[in-house]
Amino acid sequence: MSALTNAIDILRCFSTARPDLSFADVQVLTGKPKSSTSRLLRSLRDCGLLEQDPHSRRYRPGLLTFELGRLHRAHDDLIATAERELRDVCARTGHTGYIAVLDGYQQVVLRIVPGSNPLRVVNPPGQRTPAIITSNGRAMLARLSDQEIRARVPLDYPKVPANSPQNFTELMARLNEIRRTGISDAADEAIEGVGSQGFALASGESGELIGIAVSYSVQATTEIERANVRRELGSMAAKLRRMTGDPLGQTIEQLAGLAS
Amino acid sequence: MSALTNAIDILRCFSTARPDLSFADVQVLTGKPKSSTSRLLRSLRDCGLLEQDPHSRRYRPGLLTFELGRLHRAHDDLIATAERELRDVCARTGHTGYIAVLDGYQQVVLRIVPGSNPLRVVNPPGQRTPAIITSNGRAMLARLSDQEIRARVPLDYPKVPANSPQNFTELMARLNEIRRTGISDAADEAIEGVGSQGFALASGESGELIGIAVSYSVQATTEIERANVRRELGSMAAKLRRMTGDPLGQTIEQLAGLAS
DNA sequence: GACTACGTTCCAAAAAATGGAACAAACGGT
DNA sequence: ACCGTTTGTTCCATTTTTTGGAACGTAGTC
Repeated sequence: MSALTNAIDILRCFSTARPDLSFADVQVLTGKPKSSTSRLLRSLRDCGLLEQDPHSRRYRPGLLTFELGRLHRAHDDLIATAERELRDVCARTGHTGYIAVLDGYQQVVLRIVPGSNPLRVVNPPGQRTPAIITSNGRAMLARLSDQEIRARVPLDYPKVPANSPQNFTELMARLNEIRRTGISDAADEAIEGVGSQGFALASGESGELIGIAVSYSVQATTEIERANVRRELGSMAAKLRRMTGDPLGQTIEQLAGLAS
Repeated sequence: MSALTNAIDILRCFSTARPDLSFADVQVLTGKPKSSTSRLLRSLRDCGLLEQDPHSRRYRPGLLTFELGRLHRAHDDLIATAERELRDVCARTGHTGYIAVLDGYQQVVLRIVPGSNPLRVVNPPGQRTPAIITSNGRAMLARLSDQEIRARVPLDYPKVPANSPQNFTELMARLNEIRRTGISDAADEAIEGVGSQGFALASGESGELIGIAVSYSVQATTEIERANVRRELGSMAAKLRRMTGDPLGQTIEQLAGLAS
């Protein structure tokens, strides 16, 4: 196990739920001996990846992570294009929009477009969620080959909310449905009372894959309103697919050849 | 030299000016042998700190940097971040700090950080002052476009203290000086016997603009002491600008046009 | 088909990480 | 003030990576 891996393991202990950690927290979460934890934390602090509160002595992500994070926007074209369209849809429908990418079998929120409705923002950028329990997560999975999906979903199928696919067979049934219609939906899954609809968008050039979704309160929307969201998403998807050269027929692996 | 240091050295090669790099770029910038560069880049890519464009094979900061960056407290909010830094500077220099925002051609005090020196707080939060007669007021104005400045300053140029710019031409001369140096100063203007130095800080994300200043008694400080304040402000400005992603080159209108 | 820019893999030497144990410092209860 | 506990740091012999020169691939080009 390389020094880098250990460093990353520590960095991965931080999350929106746990934005700062004590020495002991890190030791428990990584399961490493005290001496190793001590040395690693000092290295990370010295190089700017972590900072330490002088008073509480707790660690949190450092200035360097912030600076590097800002650079990730660089590969923006696809995302910026999608975000512009999503803003229009959110303005018209009043709902909240999300753009996310797939990482393993989780999705990570990249952008959020707050809606005008009282439904509060609950998934800040950087938030991770299992892709199998969200609409755009499943939409992205649906764009992978069956083989690739099988490789990403843990062998020990995770425990999921009642409305989500309960096993691999149910998951594949829903993904096939998405492949057929092009649009994915979810209700009462990741968050109680929240529904969403989404689709996946691939870039013909780079092979990047992103998920775009609109979420709303299930109670506060009518069937008619949700049908309207579906229409909006459908035409946004069509427009974006033309703009980005999305080769709908192909799986992402065929496109990229090298996906990580 | 640890593995971590090498990794950081590579990550530091990326910047807004160079958001993606080829293998050769990295090799030149780090001055490392090809073999080391090759192995390091692969490690960084495998652990998510870098991504590689499948087509161009160029590297760019990866999803992990994005996630970690979101956890840095600079995202809390601009004013809280600035206030934390300002407290440090006030503690070291003993002078009083102010944070203000621009409203029309006036500035409004938002926060005060009392110093330890006998000079008493004179501008309580909420206090309005014409921006053209304070150091951070002028610093904020200097970040606007010339056109925007003209629109904010009343056509009938107000009556101001003797040390303040007496007309629009003098004002622009001082603003251009601030644009050049990044730091603004004032003495015997809004308040007799009180001097201050300040700068403006913009958020790259939200386009917000705030002014940060330190004020002191002109009689009770030496030239050396004031030079020290200037140094303190300079390094605080540099640090905050990195933390907030302040795009110094752009005017605020350019920013806001993109953001909102 | 040779030439070249661009990368990757190999391997023995060199450097760094590891983790158990001793050590140190801060805290809490009595 | 005393003792036990929690929390971290430092030491050091052993193990594991890392290192970088050189050999080895792989396109693209003339």
